[in-house]
Amino acid sequence: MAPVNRPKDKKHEKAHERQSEEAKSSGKRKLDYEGQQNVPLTKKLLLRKNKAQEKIGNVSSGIVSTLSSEIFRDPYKSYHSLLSFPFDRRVTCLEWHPTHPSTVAVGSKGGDIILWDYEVLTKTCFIKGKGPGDSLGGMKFSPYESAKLYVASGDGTLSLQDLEGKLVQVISRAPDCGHENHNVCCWYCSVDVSASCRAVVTGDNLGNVVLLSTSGEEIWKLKLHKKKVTHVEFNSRCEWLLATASVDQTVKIWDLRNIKNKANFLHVLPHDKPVNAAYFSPTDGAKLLSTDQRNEIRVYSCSDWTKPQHLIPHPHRHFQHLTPIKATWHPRYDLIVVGRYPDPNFPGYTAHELRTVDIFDGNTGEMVCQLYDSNASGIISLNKFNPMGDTLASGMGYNILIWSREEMVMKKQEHLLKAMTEQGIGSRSLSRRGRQRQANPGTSKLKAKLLFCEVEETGTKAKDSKSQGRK
DNA sequence: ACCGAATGATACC
DNA sequence: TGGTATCCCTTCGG
Repeated sequence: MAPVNRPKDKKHEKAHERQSEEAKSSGKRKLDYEGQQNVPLTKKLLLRKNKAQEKIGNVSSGIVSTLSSEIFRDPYKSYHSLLSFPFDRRVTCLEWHPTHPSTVAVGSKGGDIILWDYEVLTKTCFIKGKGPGDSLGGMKFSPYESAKLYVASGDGTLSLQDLEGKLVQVISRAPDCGHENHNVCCWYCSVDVSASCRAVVTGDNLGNVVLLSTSGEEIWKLKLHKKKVTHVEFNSRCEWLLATASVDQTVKIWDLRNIKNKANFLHVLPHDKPVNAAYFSPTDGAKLLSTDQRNEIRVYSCSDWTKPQHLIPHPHRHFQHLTPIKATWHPRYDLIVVGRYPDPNFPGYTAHELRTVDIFDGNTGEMVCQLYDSNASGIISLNKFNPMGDTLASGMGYNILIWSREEMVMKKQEHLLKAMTEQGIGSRSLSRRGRQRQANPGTSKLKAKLLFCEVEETGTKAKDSKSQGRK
């Protein structure tokens, strides 16, 4: 996917003019377009980044700052999130290390990969990409060697990247198109690896799905979708079950033992918009979570693929220059995390709606809570809990955010909800609009107490990170 | 403070 | 079926 010369977006220019005109006439600033209070965050962070880099020497990434965060419904609570700013392009994919609890791998639109242990600054590993066109669509740690990553790139390659030796083994290469202004018209967009099948699946931007051995021999290549395959995934509990998601507005479920053509899927799950992702639930592999390109999150159950078990309305519309928003599962509970992109056309939209990280209960479809960090006001496209489920990593523009104590917050919140239900205290102060300070003094005292405990539990950790960031 | 670049999806010929 | 104009309307860096 090399850069292509495209006509100028005249409408864009017009829109700019229009906005400037409106800004002049109404006395409003352009950035108030969606009612966001757009703090010039990046500038501040940049300054801090430069300072941090001066102090830590020539390290390509660093902990920029320790930010205080808040959960909306818990105005009395604050905890910390870490932020890293390692790339010169957007974050496009994110994977937790399978065994190391504080290490994430993050890929960018320029092909850069960072392996970041946010607790030990010196353990950062940075692999420079090829720049424009080397956009990383997906990454997956090898189930055999955790120092190796399967990487699907916009340059048309699927490779096995050694993070220690930094060697790369190209496993598959999409055909060269031979055009003048770019080299590939076809590139891989997603990967998954099955340990039990010793197989790798990948999907490309034209609708092809390729099954390979882990060393790269092609087993088959079939056009299973009409358009880009945004996601491919093996089921963790059933080794022959495969899910594919596509911008052709479908998710398809396949029996790997019997794939012949695009029509012999086990199930089709039609959507109203292109689909960004479709993840099987890690708890039992029996549910499937899909995110479309506008306003739906769906939860399907394997007991009935004909209709979603829950259809959760949620604003996360597609935009060209935004990494597609993907909802993911918590590894241990049926919880769903997803970044919110407030949409004036979404029912219930309010002018001051924030770009939160929303957490839903996968069994009821109800929102459980929202995360927000006033120092990180961008749209958070990617969210993934670590395998232990106690930390959340997010991709926001060029940044990586790490939210700590997440699981404890959730656990405590569960207890809290239970306690509140038992006491007959309405727990619906946890509704989306509950951003107004909540009313029940009894509840808030309880919350404050619980939350205080959490701060105590992990206080040391937070302090450590802080001091590292400021070293 | 302002502007250009990057470049996904689709409608339409 | 392929080329291109239009729309969606963010974020960074100069």
